[in-house]
Amino acid sequence: MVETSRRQAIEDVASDLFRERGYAATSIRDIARALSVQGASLYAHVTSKEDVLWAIVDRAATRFEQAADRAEADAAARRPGDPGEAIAALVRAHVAVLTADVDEAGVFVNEWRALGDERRRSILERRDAYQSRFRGHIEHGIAVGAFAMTDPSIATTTVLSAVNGIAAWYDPDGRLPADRIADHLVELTLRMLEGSR
Amino acid sequence: MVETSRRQAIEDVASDLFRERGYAATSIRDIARALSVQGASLYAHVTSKEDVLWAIVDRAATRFEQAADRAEADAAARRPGDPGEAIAALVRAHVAVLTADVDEAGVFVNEWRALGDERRRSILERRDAYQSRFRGHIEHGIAVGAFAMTDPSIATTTVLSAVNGIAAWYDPDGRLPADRIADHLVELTLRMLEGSR
DNA sequence: CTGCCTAACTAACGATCGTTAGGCTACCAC
DNA sequence: GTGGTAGCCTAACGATCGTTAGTTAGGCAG
Repeated sequence: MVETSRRQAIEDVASDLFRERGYAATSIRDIARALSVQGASLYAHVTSKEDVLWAIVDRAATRFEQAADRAEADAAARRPGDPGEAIAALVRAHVAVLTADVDEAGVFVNEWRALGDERRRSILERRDAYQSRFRGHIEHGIAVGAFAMTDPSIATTTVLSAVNGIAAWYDPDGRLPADRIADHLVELTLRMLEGSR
Repeated sequence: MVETSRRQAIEDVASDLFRERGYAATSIRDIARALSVQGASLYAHVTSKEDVLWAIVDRAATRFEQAADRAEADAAARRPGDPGEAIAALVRAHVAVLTADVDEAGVFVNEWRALGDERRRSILERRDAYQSRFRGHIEHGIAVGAFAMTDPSIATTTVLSAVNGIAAWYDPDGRLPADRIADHLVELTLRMLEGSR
């Protein structure tokens, strides 16, 4: 990924470090060192450390939201009202965003707590809205008998925890390409929801 | 929980704060303030900040290991060689430890990265060994046809991610007692592994 | 040649960090 | 009462934190 702008290069490096050590444990001077530059020099491109975190988290959130938009539209076009199709599309989209930029997505998943009050609240709302998409299809699936009876809230957080777990181990150069991983997660998720025992 | 010793009180407060804000974002003086004491006073009971983290992480790790020991022994006594029984027992034990002290367990799950090199490596080994117990039963289950065919590594990390996700939302005073949550997780996990689609 | 823009620099600010040193007070055993 | 010990205090250390200020070097446009 060629650095299109200096600002972007800073956010890329910051994503990497925030993901690896966490926001609080990463100093401005750490980010600068990775760019072979003095710490104070970053403030020509950035207004504060939290601003960098916010830029990363906000962009990642937008990616997840837009991917979910497309996924829901596609699923509705293919098999309208089919909860399994909708969940499969959402999971596949989620894994795609997660694996397209593990650092950025990993920061979104783990470091949003470090944001200030206002921004943290804002992200929390968007997370809730995002979760609600999954829960909506799960509840619908239970209602029409496509999914086995369960507590929809627990099923929702379990699905999302399972999928987000990928961020902890995914390696772009590892065994299994991203879409193979998505296949497995879709399979496991649908079994979990549909499964009759 | 009555403070049996001063050292224990420090670790309890530290578990709470480390879990809420993270290790790096929590200062010694934050912990002291929660105990209505000066920061420097803690060093009468503690040799370093990292020592406190280590005590919490080590204890939590031991709890998970011992609970898994008992779970595997019980499962083997009840239904020897039954992979479903073994996984159910492991999941139930894991949820029990997680919910018995969410702060401590949450720190173990999320903050072990903050440990120094040596201790981090040590915990990583124990985590791997712990994961291997799950993977062993999953592989066995696939081999004997009890579980549906899948990638055992992905299935293992997915199960553990799903279960660890509880630490992010569990509230001891919330709806649903801990063992109900365990019931749901066992159900979802077994569906995921056994489910035929 | 001049002037602006980008990107970096050095130096320093006040705050906070983890930690050490040394002293004080209250209680309990003998 | 004497000695020990558990628990806390104040004061301070050197390091590092996020951030501001003012300056310098290079390249491109007029």
